Amino acid sequence: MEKTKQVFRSFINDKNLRYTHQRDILIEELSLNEGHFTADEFYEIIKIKYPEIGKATVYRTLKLLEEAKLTSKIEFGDGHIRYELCTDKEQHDHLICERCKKSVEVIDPKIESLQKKLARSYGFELTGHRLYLFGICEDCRKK
Amino acid sequence: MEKTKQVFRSFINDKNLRYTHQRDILIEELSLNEGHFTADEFYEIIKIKYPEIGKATVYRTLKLLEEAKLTSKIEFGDGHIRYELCTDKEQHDHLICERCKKSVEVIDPKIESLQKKLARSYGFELTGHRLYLFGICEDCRKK
DNA sequence: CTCGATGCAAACGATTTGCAAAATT
DNA sequence: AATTTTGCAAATCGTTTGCATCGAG
Repeated sequence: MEKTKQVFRSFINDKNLRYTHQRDILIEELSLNEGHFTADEFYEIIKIKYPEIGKATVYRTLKLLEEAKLTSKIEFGDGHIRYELCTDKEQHDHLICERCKKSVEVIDPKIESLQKKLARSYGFELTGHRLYLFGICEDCRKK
Repeated sequence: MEKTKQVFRSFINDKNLRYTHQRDILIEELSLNEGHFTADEFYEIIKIKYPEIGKATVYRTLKLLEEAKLTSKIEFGDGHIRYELCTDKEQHDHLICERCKKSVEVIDPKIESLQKKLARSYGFELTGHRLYLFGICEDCRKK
């Protein structure tokens, strides 16, 4: 968490921007609220604790964080971009229950290497991927 | 193409809805214009040939087609839902060039079966998936 | 002191809705 | 004839922008 903040600070410095009070609060809150939010959802959360922070600042800061590669985008199929903090853990995929919407982060190195191979066979140099697995979780199947 | 139309007709009948002139035109045009459109892009295409068809009708029809499972959604990372006609070909994934945005449809049965296995190991019964591979294509790398 | 950042409100683009008129069954 | 669907315009949602003011460096 602290590391994330430091990376953001250096990014801000490198670009000769300013490390403001609001930026500090927002990255702090993002670390606290692990999960996947749309910009608007995040603003709603922030508003409760810090009503003085404006919507535009939240949007602008999320954009900055994305530039700094501190967040990554996810899309769950409803046409809204969600953000998630990049921690130093490996890049993961998402397994989403279609009934209760709960999501699990998964990693499968075998799938990863097959993807790379597949892309190469089409002449592409792979730079990233996004995999969403949709299913029904155990709990929901029992009901 | 004709098959798609028939499936849509039955869907409409089953729900006691009406097979209108506009619905016929729209599914026809969707078959002609293979590719991936947002609702708005599709409306812009339609407008040229059929300026009398309203935007709302295009949106409503695309929603109907999705319910009928005749189209599937794709998300390329810009927060816009795109639609593509489901033909009877196998479900495929998308390989997208990050520079020129060209996209190739790919299938890898080995990846598919690994996905099913992975989901099961988390107690999920897999119902679908969406895989986007991002990379740089051969042409763009040469430049 | 300088310039970037902020908060607000207005603007924006994409999508949805309400409604009276038109079309399908 | 009954009821769904249509086209239009207005409304709405999420996001962006313009601008005067504020605050970091």
